[in-house]
Amino acid sequence: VARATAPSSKKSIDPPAGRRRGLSRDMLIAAAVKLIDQKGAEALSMRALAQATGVTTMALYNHFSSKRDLLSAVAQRLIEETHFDGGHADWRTQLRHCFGELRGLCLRHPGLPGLLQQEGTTTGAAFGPMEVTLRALEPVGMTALERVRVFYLLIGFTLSQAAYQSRPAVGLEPSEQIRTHRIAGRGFAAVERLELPQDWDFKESFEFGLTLVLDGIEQNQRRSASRDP
Amino acid sequence: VARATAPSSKKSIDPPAGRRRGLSRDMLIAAAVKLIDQKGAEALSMRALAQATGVTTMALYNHFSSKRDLLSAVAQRLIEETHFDGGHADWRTQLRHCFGELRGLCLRHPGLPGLLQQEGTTTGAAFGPMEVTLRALEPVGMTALERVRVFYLLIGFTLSQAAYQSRPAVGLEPSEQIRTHRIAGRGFAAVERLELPQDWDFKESFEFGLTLVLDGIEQNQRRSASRDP
DNA sequence: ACCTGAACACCGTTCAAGT
DNA sequence: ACCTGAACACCGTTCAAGT
Repeated sequence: VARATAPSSKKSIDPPAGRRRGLSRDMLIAAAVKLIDQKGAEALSMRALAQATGVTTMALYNHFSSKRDLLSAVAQRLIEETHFDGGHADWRTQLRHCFGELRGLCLRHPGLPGLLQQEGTTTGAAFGPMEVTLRALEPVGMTALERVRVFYLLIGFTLSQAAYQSRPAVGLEPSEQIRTHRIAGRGFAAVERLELPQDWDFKESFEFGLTLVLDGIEQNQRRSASRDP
Repeated sequence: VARATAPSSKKSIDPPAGRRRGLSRDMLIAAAVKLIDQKGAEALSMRALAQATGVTTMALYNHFSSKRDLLSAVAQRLIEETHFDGGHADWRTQLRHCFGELRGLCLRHPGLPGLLQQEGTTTGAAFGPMEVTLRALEPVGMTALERVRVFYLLIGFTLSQAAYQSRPAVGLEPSEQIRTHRIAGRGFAAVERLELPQDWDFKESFEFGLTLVLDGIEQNQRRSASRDP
């Protein structure tokens, strides 16, 4: 099965050749992003993208092997455009920056969390934030495996928070959701007792969760430092 | 828009009436769960469910107002069947039990994380684990809002880990995913340097992340205790 | 109150044919 | 190498009609 990535130049002669090599793929990805941002991820069909770019549906299959391939390229593109490395010396600040950037990207492109969660795209597309995380945690005294695990924890958390905030169809923020559903609730005393603010502060929720995780990492660091001094 | 929840008995006379009130809905949910477990969530269509239950597609719409309504009922059902309260006095043990149960449920029903992530279902369906979390954290010295935030952190983490483990279409575990994709990677030195184990230990990854979060909560507790003694 | 049949407006993808 | 047109095998949902 031919993975339609960069069109592999078989002839080594005449590489630039004057032709707009790959330009079409770039254009299509850009058009797909635009469509997703404007009308939501579920509005992106092969037919809709074809129409938006003035071409037949089947023409798209010369540039992407499947819709899944297209979506994964879209996710990859969005993440590649973002600078996750804030250059901060302190690992806490660096991680806050990295996943704050990811969160911002998700809010600017509300379809992105769903894309990354659904497709197995996450790993392949998310090397940017992964690299930053692994490097930031080097002085912390974790094994490489543990640092990868921290990465998966942070990206899972960030994506789920962002998805929750920008789910267009539902439109109910947590406070409202809980209030709406708990009426019928039976035996959920603590849930029913909850007094929630009028508006849900998504940013503060995110920062709070991030702080807990970073504190957990610091705790881990202290433990391993006291084990081997 | 009529939400097709429990068929609201308009006549207060003759409530039991001998008829199998709601049995059909229960049967359909059970059949949907079976279909999802056997063939994956994407194989569940209204037509397929109708065929599996020996009825016309349109008959389903007498019991569910839409496919979304059906899926949300499925998620709710699965979560209702689970006992998240382990009855542990120690809040750490209690939370470990609660989200360990949720993780187990997701592994037994691989379609569940996707269901909960996609639909805005999470809140409505997940009052069980929410209740346990809120109660477990009562002695920890957090505000109610903070405890809700911890809940969203933990459920987001748990679902994303479980989803990653049981994504059927992809089939590549993290070690393999990273190895596969990083070849083409440019400038991801730390990622390329990674030496990963042959098999990914999902359970240990989950436990590690959970520990970090619980440590973070404890840290938060210590801080608030030192603020007001 | 519940079920059916036909129809509408969509999907992703294959395949043979064009240039 | 790239694009087209027709077709296949699906979707969720509406609507009028049956009992």
